[in-house]
Amino acid sequence: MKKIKSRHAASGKRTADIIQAALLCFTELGFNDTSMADICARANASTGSVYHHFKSKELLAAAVYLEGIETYQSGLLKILEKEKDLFKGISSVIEYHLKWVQKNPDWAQFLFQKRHSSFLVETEDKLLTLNKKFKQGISEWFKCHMTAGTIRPLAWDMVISLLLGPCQEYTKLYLSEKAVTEINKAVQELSRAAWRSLSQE
Amino acid sequence: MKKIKSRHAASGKRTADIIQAALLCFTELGFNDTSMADICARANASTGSVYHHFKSKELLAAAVYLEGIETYQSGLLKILEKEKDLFKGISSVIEYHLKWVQKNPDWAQFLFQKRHSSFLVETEDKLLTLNKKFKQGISEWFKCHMTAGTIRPLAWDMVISLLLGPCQEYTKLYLSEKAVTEINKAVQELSRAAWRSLSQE
Amino acid sequence: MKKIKSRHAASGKRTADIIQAALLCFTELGFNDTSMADICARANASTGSVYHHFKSKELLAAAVYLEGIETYQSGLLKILEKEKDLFKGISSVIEYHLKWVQKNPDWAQFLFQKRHSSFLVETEDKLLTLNKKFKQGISEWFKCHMTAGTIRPLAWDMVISLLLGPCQEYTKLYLSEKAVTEINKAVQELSRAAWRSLSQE
Amino acid sequence: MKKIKSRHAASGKRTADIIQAALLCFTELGFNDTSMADICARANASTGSVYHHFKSKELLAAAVYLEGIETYQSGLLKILEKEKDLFKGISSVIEYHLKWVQKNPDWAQFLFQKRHSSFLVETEDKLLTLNKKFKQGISEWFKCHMTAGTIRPLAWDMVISLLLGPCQEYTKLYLSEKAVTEINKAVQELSRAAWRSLSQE
DNA sequence: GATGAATGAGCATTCATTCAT
DNA sequence: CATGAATGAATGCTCATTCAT
Repeated sequence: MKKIKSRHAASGKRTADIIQAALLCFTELGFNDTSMADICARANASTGSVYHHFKSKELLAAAVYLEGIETYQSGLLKILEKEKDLFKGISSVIEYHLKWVQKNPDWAQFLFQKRHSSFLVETEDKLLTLNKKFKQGISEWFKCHMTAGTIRPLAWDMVISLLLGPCQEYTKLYLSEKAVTEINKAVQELSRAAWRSLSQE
Repeated sequence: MKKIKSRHAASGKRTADIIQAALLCFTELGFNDTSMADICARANASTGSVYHHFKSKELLAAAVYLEGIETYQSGLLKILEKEKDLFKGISSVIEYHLKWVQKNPDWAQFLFQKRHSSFLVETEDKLLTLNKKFKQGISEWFKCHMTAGTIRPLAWDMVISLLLGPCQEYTKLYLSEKAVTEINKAVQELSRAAWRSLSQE
Repeated sequence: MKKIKSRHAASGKRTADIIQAALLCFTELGFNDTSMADICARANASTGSVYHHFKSKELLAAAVYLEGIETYQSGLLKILEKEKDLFKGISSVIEYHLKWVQKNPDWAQFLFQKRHSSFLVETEDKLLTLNKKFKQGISEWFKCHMTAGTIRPLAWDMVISLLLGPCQEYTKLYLSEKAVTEINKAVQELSRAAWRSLSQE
Repeated sequence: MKKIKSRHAASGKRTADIIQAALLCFTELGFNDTSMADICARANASTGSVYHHFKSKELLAAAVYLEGIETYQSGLLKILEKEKDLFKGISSVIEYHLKWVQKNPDWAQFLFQKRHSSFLVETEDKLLTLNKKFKQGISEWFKCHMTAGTIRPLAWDMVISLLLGPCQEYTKLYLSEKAVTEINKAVQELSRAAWRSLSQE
């Protein structure tokens, strides 16, 4: 009986196991200090098997990254779509981010704390598509509030810096266990800050 | 890129050349993807010579890091000491940060954009001393304003997130040439935001 | 490239396709630099399918070799049988060789230009039989002319060197596209040379 | 005290040892079936040391090839320069070739019996220069005899085929220990043949 | 017969580091 | 202080082959 090919290139239990193993290794040791042997061992797979599913270490890392970023971004956009109120939108995003980090510390570590330039060739179609969609989703949401005059008329880079910059900084401290403020308190404080930073008055 | 004069014992032209070469290599390729051979070539020095000045690759990287972080931090603290006014203090810090990044893009890339866990063993005395001094300097400056009630009573992690988080995010975009807002404008906007984020009303 | 019909037991379209694919790969890349995956891809067959028809890479290569060498040798011997005249016999052989190379450049490349020691274990029965028959066919044809005194009394190695050595050298140049003399001219010249080399006066 | 750099890139005892070891390995096992580990072991050198002297396996093989071909060709040309008589020239070349093979069976095996396409990128300057010089040396020697009418007016490919083709074929049999005619006899016979093949009458 | 996932030994190459000169 | 040859462990990756479906 022929197997039905899944829409995604990399599916199947083995594939998932390898991605999971790779994530843990990358998170613990970093991309460079993780050897394929480490991943093989953690995934209980042979060298050949891993290479059968992923052509190279870089492509494996890219697959891990894509899986994570897609999950994170699509969740965030879904939240935003549902919320029309300005302040509640902003604080929902911040809450989503921090709770996601709390629930997925490994993914968060990998996605937000590491440099990926080496294995993420930006020409990678999927990533470009994802980022474009994400950027557009956020931009559009804010655009109407800007024209309405409730949000300061700022370029994309300022919006992202004011909205997510403090979150990212807190996340960094949180993941390295240096944070002292607990997450719920942080959500409130960072939401208030983002609101006051972005709003016209 | 401007050279930063070293005040360390291990000085001399050769030493400085090697640090410069290492900085450029690390910035371009990252710590892991830079080989000692790369650094030797860029510094016009032989393998033996580099190892004569620095016991290992990690210690060389640490030296580079320390030289940069010391310069950056001491400059920032000096600014803060002179400034007693709250709003002007906050905006001076932000201006200092962004202008420093603008003037020292290589150092900024190395200090702020890369992970250093691998070569910066936190037991490194000098680094601990530096960070402690920096943290104290900032904490003390804000403490009096908090007790005065003009600044929200926040823990260290919130202060740093609200004060420097947006800066770091903007810096990341700036260094990867994705920023569209020019630096002077960013200084104003981020200062206003930090102020509104931190102030009690 | 003309296909050569196989007379072997192990026939069938799939078998033939695989041999064809293997021939092309070996010719282009050489035995060692051809992977079974290359052959599979070229034959539009799965790994398992190829291994179903040929037990190993070496045996596949041997099959390719045998199919080619049998076709070449039997054709040459047939020519020789029909021709009793000395000079015409010699020139027919040379003409046959060069024309065969011209018509079957891939086979020629594979049979005459590559080393086969690695996969042709000489104990291979079929090959031994073929070579023995070939050697005998040629030897017998020349023997009577030697005893008649028209051909110099030479050992087998000299006969083959004088008869086919220039052909092989020209073939090598021809296949690497360095030859400048066209084939018909080469037939004449090499025939004359072989004749003058072998004849008693 | 500084070492005086030799004119050739690859000199020194270590370099020579490695080339010697590589030659033996390549001859015995062929280029592809020789691992760098084999060469290291045979040269009593570490992996790193071999790579310090030769950037890659291919470049090492090229160095071996160049060293051999240069020795062989320059020796042959020297013979030719001294000899003005036609028949003696031809037979000197053939004698030189066969005696050289006899004295340097390893080099002969490597230079004449193996394919080198994989590691000899033809753009290699040194090889091009050598081959050009060799071709010119032989061409010029024959040219005057052709215009004098004693040698048939043939293109380069025919000359080389008639002159060296039988030699190469005999060499192949000799090196695989299938030859039955001893070398001195072969020199006579192949000289006579080359002479009768090339001469106008 | 056909498929392709899985295996694991083997290989070329890199690179931080040492040390004799 | 400077040089560069030497070391050898470690790594990413290949590939012939097997086998369950």
